[in-house]
Amino acid sequence: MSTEKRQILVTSALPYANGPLHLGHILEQTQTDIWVRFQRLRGHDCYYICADDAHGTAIMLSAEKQGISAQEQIDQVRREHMRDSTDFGIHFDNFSSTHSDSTRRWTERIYEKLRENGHIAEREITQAYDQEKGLFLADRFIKGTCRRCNAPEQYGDNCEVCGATYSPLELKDPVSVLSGSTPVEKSSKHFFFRLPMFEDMLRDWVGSGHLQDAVANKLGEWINEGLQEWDISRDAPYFGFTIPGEEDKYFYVWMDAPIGYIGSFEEFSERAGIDFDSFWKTGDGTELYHFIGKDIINFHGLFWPAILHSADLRTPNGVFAHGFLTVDGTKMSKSRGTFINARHYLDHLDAEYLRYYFAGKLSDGVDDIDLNLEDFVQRVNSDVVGKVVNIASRCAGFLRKGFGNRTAEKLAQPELLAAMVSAAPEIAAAFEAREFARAIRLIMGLADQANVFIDQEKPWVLIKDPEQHDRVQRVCSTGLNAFRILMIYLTPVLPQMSERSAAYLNTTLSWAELDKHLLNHELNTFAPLIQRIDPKDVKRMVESNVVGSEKDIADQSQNNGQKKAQPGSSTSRSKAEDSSTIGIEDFKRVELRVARISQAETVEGADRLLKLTLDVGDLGTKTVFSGIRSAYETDALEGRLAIWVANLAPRKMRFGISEGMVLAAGEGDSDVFLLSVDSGAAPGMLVT
RNA sequence: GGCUACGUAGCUCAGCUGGUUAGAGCACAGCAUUCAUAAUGCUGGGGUCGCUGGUUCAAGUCCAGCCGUAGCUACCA
Repeated sequence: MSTEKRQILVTSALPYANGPLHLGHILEQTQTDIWVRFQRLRGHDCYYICADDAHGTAIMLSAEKQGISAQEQIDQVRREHMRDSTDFGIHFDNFSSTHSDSTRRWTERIYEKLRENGHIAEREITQAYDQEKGLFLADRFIKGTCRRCNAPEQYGDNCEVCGATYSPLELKDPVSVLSGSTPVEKSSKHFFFRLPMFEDMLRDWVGSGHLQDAVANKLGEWINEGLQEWDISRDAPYFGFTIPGEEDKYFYVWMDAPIGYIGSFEEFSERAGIDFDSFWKTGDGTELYHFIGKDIINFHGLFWPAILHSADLRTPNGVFAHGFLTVDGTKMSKSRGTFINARHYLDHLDAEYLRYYFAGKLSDGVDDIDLNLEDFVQRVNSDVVGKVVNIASRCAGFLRKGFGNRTAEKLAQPELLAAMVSAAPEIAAAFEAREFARAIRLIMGLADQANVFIDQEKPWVLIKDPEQHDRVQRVCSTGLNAFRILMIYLTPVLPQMSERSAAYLNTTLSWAELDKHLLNHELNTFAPLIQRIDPKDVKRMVESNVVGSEKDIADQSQNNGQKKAQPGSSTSRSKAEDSSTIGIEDFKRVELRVARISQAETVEGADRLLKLTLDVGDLGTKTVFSGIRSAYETDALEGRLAIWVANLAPRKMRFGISEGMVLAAGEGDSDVFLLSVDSGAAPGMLVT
């Protein structure tokens, strides 16, 4: 069973130090932790490294809002993150922060190397700037009136009302969210990582088995669309590392975030006396894996390998992406109480329930994982308590009462245990391949066998016959040894229950000793190893978590500007909020107006688009791009009236900003029919 | 619109490179049992494998189109 001892370094994505961990983070850390514990159980050296991602404008601003320093904020959040993870049984070898000396040194070192290699470009770019705050504004910090649909209070680079996208400075009456002042355009020097130079290298890397197929396909597609240079700098004020040799320039948070893996590992390697170079420089004899959410595969699958490659560092052996967490089939929602923070869960339920449930659902794919709360209760209670613990529970009493808590010298049915041990390679392969659900299925199949065995032997009948006394001991000892094997298999998933089981069995649980059955062995007194889930606790957890109303759902997306979405969060609204009918209030939100098409032009380079200039009376003129070229000649349009959606957010298109839309019926292509208004209507008139 | 995935019993999911009457767990019904944290065992009902075509001696499994879902993306608005 013993093979060569592997040297493995594993990471989870770095949680952002701007808020508490939620169950989406826990899903990822649980997946990673199970894999790491499995490797250790098998005798390999496996190190699990993580850190808080502590930089960026969002953190700077949130600290400011709380009236504390950024350092204080990230220290505080880091303590909370560590405590939450620990309480979920996540065992990090080091949990650092990207705002550390190690990460700073490595960021600078890597940057210097990229420069030397000619992989850094410098360019002036123009951005929105808040003069009052003295701050360049990321898209989400600007709001204004959508130019296309005139919807007020639209943030960033897209309109929630009409879905238009645009440059923030193209908003009407733009204001800085931070100060309320009007942003101006200002140019500044930025540094870019010249990703396109790595096209061949990345094509190679992506295609050579380091990624799941679906992820590799997706990245291949991005590569084919053409890689863009990546802006890795930000202007002061910013919370982060300054760029060497520059005044008031900082590394963009996503530049140093993955370098945090290196920095955190360096801290650990120095403390533990482990050879750093073999893990990051040469990669000789060591393996490196990143567990991430599917939302950040571009950073880990493109930028990161390219940067490592340029910096003469080793690239990962694998980047493993998982899907998002949904609760009861939909995105986590605050209004339904299903946006569950890690701590809130722990206040009501045992961490190991969730570890087991996640394990039972995780595969090597990128599918979303649904936490179905009803299924959760049933599954955990019936598998963990009803099947596995039950085996120990139903044998323990006999051994205690009749045999002084001592197991027999011989087994009643050695073949049962032999069969259970022989499943080890298959179970190990499933864990290794991150097919945890498969591993769980196999293990539960074995638990069923053990229960069938006890049912067939009927120790509660045998015990009544003095001549069968010894047999009872042998039967129950066989049962308990079956339980022991199951708990070895489940150790990566249920570390605490495994420990309690080991204490009861008065032994240690190790994979290498799967077939070392406990014979003529003294046990401790059995105590319940885990309580069943009380559905009322789940109900209480959800009910006490319902906060606010619908508007909170959007809050999930508010933090995504600087950082990409965290697992489980998303910018899109839940489908469950949709319904097939709407109220009059909903309808009234759409502002329809009469417009006269004063000009219609074809657009150079666009096959399906016409550029329409609309006269909308007092509102002036608007430009709308409309996909009706195949159905209308420009001459036929000029002068006619149409219905225009006024409060649709402006949308940035390749050929300019489209302000609103003109209503038409039909299936598309030549089957398009503009809506018109009876004569007498005037441009600008409201449609009600 | 394009792309990447996904769509199998009420629920959660298995079904590898196509091959006997499509599986598991939970839930449900009946029976057995009472050692066990109302746990366990046996039996059973329940699926036209999203839809429609196609390839093949043979398709849940391959191909095409469509529908639905998620995400990315665009000359959708």
